[in-house]
Amino acid sequence: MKGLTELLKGVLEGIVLQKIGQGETYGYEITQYLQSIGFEDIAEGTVYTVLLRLEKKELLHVEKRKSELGPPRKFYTLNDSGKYELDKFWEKWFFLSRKLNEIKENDSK
Amino acid sequence: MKGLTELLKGVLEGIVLQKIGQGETYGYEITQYLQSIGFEDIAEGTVYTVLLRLEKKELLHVEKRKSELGPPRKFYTLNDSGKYELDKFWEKWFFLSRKLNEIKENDSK
DNA sequence: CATACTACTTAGTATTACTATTTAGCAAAG
DNA sequence: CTTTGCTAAATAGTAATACTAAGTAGTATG
Repeated sequence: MKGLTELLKGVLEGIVLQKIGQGETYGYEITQYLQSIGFEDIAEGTVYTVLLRLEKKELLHVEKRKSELGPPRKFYTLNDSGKYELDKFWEKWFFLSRKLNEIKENDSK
Repeated sequence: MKGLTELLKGVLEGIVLQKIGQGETYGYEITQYLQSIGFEDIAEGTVYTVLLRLEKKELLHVEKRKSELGPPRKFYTLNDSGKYELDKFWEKWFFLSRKLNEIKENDSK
């Protein structure tokens, strides 16, 4: 899907939070995951900037450990602030989602 | 609803296009409409910048006419490019919406 | 004449995703 | 031993977009 860039703003951060919330993971794996579920146009670099931003906001617990293959990985889990932000994200998303559906429905009347 | 700013990026433009697509309207009315359906935090200035952007992209037909009350209004309708963009917007929105639902569902498994 | 409501504009800022490049560890092929 | 390829992370610079805040103006009401 092309041209999602602007729509992704704000959303991508939520997706990454959600993925981390499902269990310890790291940047490269998150990138692969996004590709696999259909976000083919999201580049690696983009994911890492999101992760660094989330780190800066102190929403993540970080642990750098050696990998069995390749260079060391930074493993992430959500801390309490991260879990809170994730909840907030879904609240906002569902609010917006509901509104947009209403607006669209209004069409056929 | 607070803190929607980042989620609104890309979406607001679509909402405005949709509103114009439902019939000739103008900035102030669009602002009132957004307030009325629950987007209380979207300021007037924001709507006007969206409208000017859409004008610049040549997605709108514009007509400045006198108002019965107050200063003249700029009345907008969608031109063909505008209708096309609106369709594209909904495509992108529903793609994203479906993905997000899938991601969220995955939770309960 | 002052106030309120209508209506639009614009300058400056913050946030965020993208592109492109860089650095680096490890393994297998040649 | 060198090259290639995959894994893994970081970063500088750019573009798009919503926000804040302030301003300009027309009309009506008291």
